[in-house]
Amino acid sequence: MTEQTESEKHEKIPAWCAGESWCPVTATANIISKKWHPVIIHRLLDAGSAGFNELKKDVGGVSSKVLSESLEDLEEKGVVKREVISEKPFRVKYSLTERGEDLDDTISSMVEWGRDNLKEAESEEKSII
Amino acid sequence: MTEQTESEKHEKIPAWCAGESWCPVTATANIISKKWHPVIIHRLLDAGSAGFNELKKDVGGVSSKVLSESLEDLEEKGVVKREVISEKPFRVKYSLTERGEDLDDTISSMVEWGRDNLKEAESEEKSII
DNA sequence: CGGCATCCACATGGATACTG
DNA sequence: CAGTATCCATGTGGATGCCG
Repeated sequence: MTEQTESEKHEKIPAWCAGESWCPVTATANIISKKWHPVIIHRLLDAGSAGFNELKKDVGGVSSKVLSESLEDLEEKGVVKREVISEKPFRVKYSLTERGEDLDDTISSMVEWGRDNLKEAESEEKSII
Repeated sequence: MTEQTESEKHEKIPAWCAGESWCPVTATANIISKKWHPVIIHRLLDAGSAGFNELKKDVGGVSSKVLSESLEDLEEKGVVKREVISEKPFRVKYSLTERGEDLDDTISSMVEWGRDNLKEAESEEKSII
């Protein structure tokens, strides 16, 4: 790929991507483009923090395995923070890092967009067709 | 923060989700949670419109098959609009619908977040570890 | 140019059971 | 409570080739 002999138009690929092999959109997408990631982050933004099963309930419909994997993934990416708050009755607490909380804008706009467009889409869809 | 008596915590699941089986975050996530969707939308936001191969180049690294599937998917979801602008030299034009353009907030915040967090993350990552 | 058809590899995630 | 361990079904996407 990257054959730029033909047009210059493609040289432009907006400033933030120019010359670099990575792209903010793609990079961010890699983080939130997993089925449960956005919801998990959203729930944590809302609750502040939560235990494993608590979060599992809040998210709704996710299996232990997947939630576990997702949290681990988000932790690696510096978005989620995991703390063991008690050993005897073993308890952990998941919360967002600052970086994770900065995703508020993105998540919020997703919520907003969803509310504005998808909700009506469901009903419109049936009447339009 | 926001520590409640853990019992009433679960009943609440924010207003916009209460009692309903769907959730704006999840719904929106279903639309942008495919590998190339965010980038495609972003490129269209930036370029206004583009032909198939043009878009393919701008996106970068996507195969015809996947781009085709993605566009079809986004079209079904009312985010992307496809117009045949010429039959003889066969040409189409992809652009965003209004609904698609409304995703600007989301995509922009993703870009911003990516620039702020991921870029530095790459270099920090190495110095921190 | 703008795709679709195929094949195939691997990622993702659901169900279920079990553990410290 | 907070996960792991399996197994398996499906999703997702890359490579390649062909077609109108």
